[in-house]
Amino acid sequence: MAIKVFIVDDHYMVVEGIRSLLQNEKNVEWTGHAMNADSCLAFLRQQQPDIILMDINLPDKSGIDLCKEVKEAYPQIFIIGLSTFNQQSFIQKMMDNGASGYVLKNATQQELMEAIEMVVKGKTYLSDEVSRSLRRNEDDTIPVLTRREKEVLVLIAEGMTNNEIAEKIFISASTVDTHRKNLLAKMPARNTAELVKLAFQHKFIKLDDK
Amino acid sequence: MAIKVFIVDDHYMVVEGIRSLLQNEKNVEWTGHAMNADSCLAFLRQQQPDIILMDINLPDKSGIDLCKEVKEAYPQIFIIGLSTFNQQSFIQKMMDNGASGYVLKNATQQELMEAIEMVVKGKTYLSDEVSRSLRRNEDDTIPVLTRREKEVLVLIAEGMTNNEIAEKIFISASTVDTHRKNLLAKMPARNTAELVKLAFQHKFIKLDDK
DNA sequence: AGTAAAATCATGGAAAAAGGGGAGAAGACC
DNA sequence: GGTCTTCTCCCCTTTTTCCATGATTTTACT
Repeated sequence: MAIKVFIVDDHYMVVEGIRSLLQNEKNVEWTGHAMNADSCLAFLRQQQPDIILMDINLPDKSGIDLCKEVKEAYPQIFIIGLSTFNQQSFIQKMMDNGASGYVLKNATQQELMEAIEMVVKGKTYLSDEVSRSLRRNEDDTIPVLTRREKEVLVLIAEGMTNNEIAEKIFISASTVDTHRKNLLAKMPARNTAELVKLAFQHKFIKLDDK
Repeated sequence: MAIKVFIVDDHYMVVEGIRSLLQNEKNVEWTGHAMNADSCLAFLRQQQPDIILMDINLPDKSGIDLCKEVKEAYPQIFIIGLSTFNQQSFIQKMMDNGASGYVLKNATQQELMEAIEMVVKGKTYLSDEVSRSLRRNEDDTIPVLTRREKEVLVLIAEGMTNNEIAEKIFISASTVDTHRKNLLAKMPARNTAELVKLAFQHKFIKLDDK
């Protein structure tokens, strides 16, 4: 029985690459691909693969969120995260949301097959490179920010002062200051500059195509 | 006469994808690929393709720098930038360094072929999406920072104060302050927070796999 | 040798953030 | 009912940044 594999990635070239890597594997069945989260969910309502290879960055929502939704609705499907970046914060978030593995886009055919075969057995697969960098800074966990804190954080990065933020979201400047202090403590950062840097590194602010 | 195409990309899946997209094109000849800048340059000493598809992010040096080097040594080779991100700053830097086109990794086979055929004639190709986003903010050019300014910028993002930076790089705090002011004026940012944000967006600070 | 850009240093004052503390209200959870 | 988290608000002091302005030395290029 071939393993049914589905891909969610908005990069046509990557989808083609994976298809080409997997087409000669006889115990793998290519069931299709989606370019965004919505059409992935639509596909799953029709049929369910054994494994989904899921990009972290999707146009409509992050793979991290999609991973959670898929796992809630279809717990039997195993998900392997797919990304260009070997970044601890992504990987951790992805695994926290139920992914069973994480493969970089520079993985070889062999690595990809190892991952698929291992994950389908219910085990966890992390490529050497990934697990090494996870161990390297295993203390570096992602801080948990509240709704309001995230909101204030992005406004800070926009260059707004406490007073401006206060006016914008209709709270007093003191409250903004409190949120700011909590952010500095949680991240943890020594000042605004480092706070913004960490916000980028932990993906609280996106480096998108604006 | 088939167009000789060479790829420089460290993502195996992308290389495979492009190979698969081009293999049925009879007026395109696949001459090989390199996974980093060094082996690309080594290849070029042996033979020269007509076109290089070049990823922006390479492990040893940025595609932006590689583009410049290749164009200096082999001006007859046309280079098409390749990236996941539709980001104005990358694109501009790449074109400034002699690239003839820019294609996103979500491009279709058709778009890729259009790009190759157009560029080989000496014209410039930018995908619709890219040129649209270039026009959208054509005023938004990348600031030119001096060596010292870049140096101070990354230290600021590390969370260091003027005094700390001054001690670290053996100049007075006043000088650091001057650099800081020039940075704020050049970027342009209203304060440190926005400065760090723009530093990320313009790739003066890298969001890499630390 | 001459010029332009970059790097260096400074003063003084206004604005904002950092760091310390305390405290009440609303909701979720057990 | 009690506990926890979140969100809200305030006071005070110190540190740091922001802004304006001006100036000298070093380096790079023609």
